[in-house]
Amino acid sequence: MTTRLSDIADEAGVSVMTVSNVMNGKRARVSPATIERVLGIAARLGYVPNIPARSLAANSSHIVAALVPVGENNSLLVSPHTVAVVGGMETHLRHRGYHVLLRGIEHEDQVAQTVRGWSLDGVVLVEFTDEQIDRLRVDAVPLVAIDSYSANPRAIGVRSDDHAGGRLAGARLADAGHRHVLFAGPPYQGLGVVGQRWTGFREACLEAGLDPRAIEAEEVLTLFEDGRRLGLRLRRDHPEVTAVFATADHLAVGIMAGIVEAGGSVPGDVSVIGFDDLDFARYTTPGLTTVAQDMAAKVAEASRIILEEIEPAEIERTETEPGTDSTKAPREPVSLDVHLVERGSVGPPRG
Amino acid sequence: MTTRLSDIADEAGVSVMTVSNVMNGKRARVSPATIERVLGIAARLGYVPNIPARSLAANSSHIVAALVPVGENNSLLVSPHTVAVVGGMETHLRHRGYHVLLRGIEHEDQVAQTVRGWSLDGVVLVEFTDEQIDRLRVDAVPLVAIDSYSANPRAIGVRSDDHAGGRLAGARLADAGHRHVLFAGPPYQGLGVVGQRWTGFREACLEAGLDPRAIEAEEVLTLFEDGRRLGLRLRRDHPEVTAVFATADHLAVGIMAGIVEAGGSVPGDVSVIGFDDLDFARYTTPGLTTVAQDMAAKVAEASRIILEEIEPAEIERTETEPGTDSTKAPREPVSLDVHLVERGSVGPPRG
DNA sequence: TTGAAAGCGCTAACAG
DNA sequence: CTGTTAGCGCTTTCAA
Repeated sequence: MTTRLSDIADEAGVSVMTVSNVMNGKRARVSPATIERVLGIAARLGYVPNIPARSLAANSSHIVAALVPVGENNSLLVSPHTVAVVGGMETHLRHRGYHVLLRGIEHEDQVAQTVRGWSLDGVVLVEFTDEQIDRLRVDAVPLVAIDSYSANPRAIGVRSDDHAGGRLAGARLADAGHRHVLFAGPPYQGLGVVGQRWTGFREACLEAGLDPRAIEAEEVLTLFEDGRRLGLRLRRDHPEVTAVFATADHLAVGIMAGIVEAGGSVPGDVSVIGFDDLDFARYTTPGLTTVAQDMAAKVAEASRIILEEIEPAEIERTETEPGTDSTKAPREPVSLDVHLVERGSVGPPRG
Repeated sequence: MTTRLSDIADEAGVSVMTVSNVMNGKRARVSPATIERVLGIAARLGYVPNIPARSLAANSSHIVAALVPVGENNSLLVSPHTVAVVGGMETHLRHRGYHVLLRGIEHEDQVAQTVRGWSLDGVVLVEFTDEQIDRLRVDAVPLVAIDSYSANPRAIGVRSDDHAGGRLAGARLADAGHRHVLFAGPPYQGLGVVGQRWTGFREACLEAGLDPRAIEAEEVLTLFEDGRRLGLRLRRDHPEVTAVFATADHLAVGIMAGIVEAGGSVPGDVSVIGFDDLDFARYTTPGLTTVAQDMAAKVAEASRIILEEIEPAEIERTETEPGTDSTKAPREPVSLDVHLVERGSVGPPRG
């Protein structure tokens, strides 16, 4: 029914190994004539390699898993962010002969278990917290962590330059003349994504001469509704504030909606600046001024790194210095540029 | 290093098969005492099953693939739609012990190849056209096609009731008093998703007494920019039209933006109604009135069907009538309810 | 440049 | 309830 290597081998009058070598592009080991003949027969018979068999024998699967922690309801967060990462990974990896397994992680141990059970060739961690990544103990497989600032040397971080993004936001608001501002973002520990944005924001505000006490912060989740509620109570809880920096566009748009709903106007009464530059940032009125991060570049970079770690460039290694330390230095994390997109939600302070 | 069934078997003093049976929940075949012992040892040794080995031996992988056609640039479309489907599948299937492989399809033959090569247990087709699905020849594995109206009996369609959705939109506009309307959607053939919406829309308009010549249609792609351009030239190209039904929220929001940019107002000059109810539909001003489809329900249904086809309910089959035709009837496609979400982009006609 | 042997870790099918 | 036998289809290793 289904064609195997041995069927091709029989018909070509060669051994299974020769066919295997041809199929895997190890053609240096096979004569051109044989290659041609084998390839012809394979095509005619409609040969499709059996992936599990290959994975079992080779102890390597050509699979890279996209691992995402599951929330309380045990379901994957399908944020626009995750989406872009997983979809982009599939594209990049497919072109190099790799496949993407999408898997929700319920318990941290499942990361290592998945690696072993599937003979994974690589792992990309999406939406893991730095604390979770710190705790991971996974060897023998390249690990890329999106948006991570974890110190775990085994997990290569790929993220936007969140600190610079925070600075951009702070500088923009200060430039516009604001002297009393609010940072709105999710609770965080340490200097992860949110911490980076906060310190960058604060730094830029201080440099612009704002009073430290006039740089407030609110912990809120990053959904539209969370923002809306903050917007509604903004005047009451933060009467002095004339501008808000929200760490996510969803949040920012919610804040704008809440402000308007409460009878205020954006940017007339309060300016709002977001982070991400999601598609809908241009659909609102006014359009959302926001710090844009390049998701496509982030995924491309993550994919590039994973592939490079899996298949280290076959460099013509000229005699390495004898005695050279052969343990390769751990790869540096990558921070991608961000930029400000001006749309209209930031204006001069009221009054 | 890594624990195998035989390690556990050795330590427990039983055969590998017994351990295998325990691990696979076929516990009816094993004594409680043995089960307990085996499970204890497995836990202590940190046993993790080898998925490729299992797939190879059993000729079944516990993998369901989410297959998505790739566009011209060879990259996956990561529409909010695809996202919801793939993320939701992962959640539902994980809870039943299945895994999700995400794969872009460059050529139709790859569908069958992927099924064979991976020993897939099931396939969910996302964003395939009905024509593509018609042509597929894949046996021996359950196939669910999201948003398909294809006649291919092997592909079980799961979609929203697009015809009813079109009717809702048409009736809403007619109710509001509109007598000259425009349908905006992508080019389509036959009675696929867009065709259903169009016929439903037209039907409702006609029933409400609109002149057939006053029900216009425009073929446009469904991105924001496409909509914006249509909005900009709406007054010139369709001077009589007072209301637009767009087959996608992105498109609808773009149309609103274009209208406003051209100096008009929504719904003052032109009413707009969308389809999908994506998150940003509430972020615009005015909010977008739209036909909501329940993506979560769609995915849940698709997952339920796939699982049911893979593991037909172990029904206590009481003696089936002798002579009964044993070929089970092909499963009926599923159409899910839609409803109208009123937000403010539809009002009475101008003048 | 090619091939033979051995086995990856697991399960189906039966026998006891 | 438990064990034995035989592979699944491929690659690794080593020999020719």
